[in-house]
Amino acid sequence: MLDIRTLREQPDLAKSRLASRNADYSQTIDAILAIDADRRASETRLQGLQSERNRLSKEIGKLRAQKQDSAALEAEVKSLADEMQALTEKSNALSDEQTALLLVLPNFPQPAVPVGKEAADNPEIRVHGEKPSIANPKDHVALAEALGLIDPDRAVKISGSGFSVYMGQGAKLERALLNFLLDLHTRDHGYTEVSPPFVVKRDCMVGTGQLPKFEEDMYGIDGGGLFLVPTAEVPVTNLHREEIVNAAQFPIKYAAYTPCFRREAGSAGRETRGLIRMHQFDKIELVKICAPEQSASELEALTGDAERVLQALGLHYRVIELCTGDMGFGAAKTYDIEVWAPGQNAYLEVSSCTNFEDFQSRRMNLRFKAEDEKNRFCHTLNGSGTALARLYVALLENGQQPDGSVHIPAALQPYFGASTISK
RNA sequence: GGUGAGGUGGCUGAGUGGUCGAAAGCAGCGCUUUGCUAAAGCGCCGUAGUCCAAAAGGCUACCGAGGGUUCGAAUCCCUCCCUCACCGCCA
Repeated sequence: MLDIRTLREQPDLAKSRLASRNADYSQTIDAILAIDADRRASETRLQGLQSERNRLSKEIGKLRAQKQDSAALEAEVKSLADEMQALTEKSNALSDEQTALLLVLPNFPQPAVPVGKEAADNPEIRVHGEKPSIANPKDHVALAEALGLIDPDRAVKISGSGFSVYMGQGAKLERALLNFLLDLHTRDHGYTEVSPPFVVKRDCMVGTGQLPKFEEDMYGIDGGGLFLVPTAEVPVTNLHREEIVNAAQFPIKYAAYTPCFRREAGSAGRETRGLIRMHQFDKIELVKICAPEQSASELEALTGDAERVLQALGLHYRVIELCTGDMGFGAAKTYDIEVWAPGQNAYLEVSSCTNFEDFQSRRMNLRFKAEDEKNRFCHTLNGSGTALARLYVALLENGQQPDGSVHIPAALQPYFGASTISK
């Protein structure tokens, strides 16, 4: 959520900072400012009346204590009631309206974020390794089915399209990856492991920015009061919602595994083959909470922590920076990490590392006590460390051997218990 | 699911219709004094909104949340949420 003061005091700057996103928000900002002016006028008038009421009521108390007649004053206070009632209702309505509009306004991209419209405009920041030379690479679906690792037909039978069932060694590989990733981040990168609920309250979804704007992409249950988590970012970042956290703990670093549930509304037919776009997939998420002046460097470190996953597994990848038009709703700056998948002849996004600055913390009222004793909003960041399904794709397609078996990277072998997967 | 108790400031905890935004203690901050690692005394010490060009300051709201009664609500009434205890059920 953006700061209403910024919008009020520098509306033109606010509009220009949002202009590079792929939608025009200037009308929304104008609407917010009109409501804000109206709201404040109502509140000022109401507060004047409240002040008058309080003053008169104290007079009444004094008169009654002295056994004197207070009927005239009581009538006077009563005469204020109608207008106060009307102003209270008006102020509340305007306040709700203002908040509703503020919640659908995206974050400001950082000034240095490259301006662009779509994914093609995202600059490549760095590349690690090289594409392996594999003659006539098979894709992961062919490899996994041949080896009996997944059972797509039965997944459809029990849950419909967009779900997967891992079987036997395939299931074990998934479990091995989870343990490998959590160990890497907690042991080598200093993150605290968190195992959160996979269901969260509506407020949490608003706090991290999924709601109210993207409800059609979420799985709501219990009449809309609870949601299946679309990412561990939601329960983990919200752990400290409505808190004033101790700055001595900064940066707070959490790593969490959850399955991620996404409707993927409107994406039917896009990348739907195999494991690449699913309604449920596993992910390790890294979350940081820190002071504003730390967040820029923490984003670089976070991205590096996610990259180390791919380095440890010997996978070729690149890091791109998202342009203004491609960035997510709450993002101030985002790096995507894309791993090479020979069977797709394409890079697959396996991690998205984002600095939200104070966008989420305003929504969830997450603050810390600054050195000047003021309560300030924290900065929050998160990044995948990494998504499992696409990493799984990359492992199969990069590890494939001419005989149809799949080589398991050395770092993963202790977790998987074997160096290859074969029939 | 049943019964009972309860939700007050960073913490403990008073307060059952009128100078209560809220006693007291603890913690924290500042000053003074004495001095071997601390003690005593004094003072300060919630959050948010709003008014003012800003500062100073004023005003308003907040005692789990939302309504209601009243001239006036932390205090009375209603609904909801949550916590604790015991019982039931249960991986």
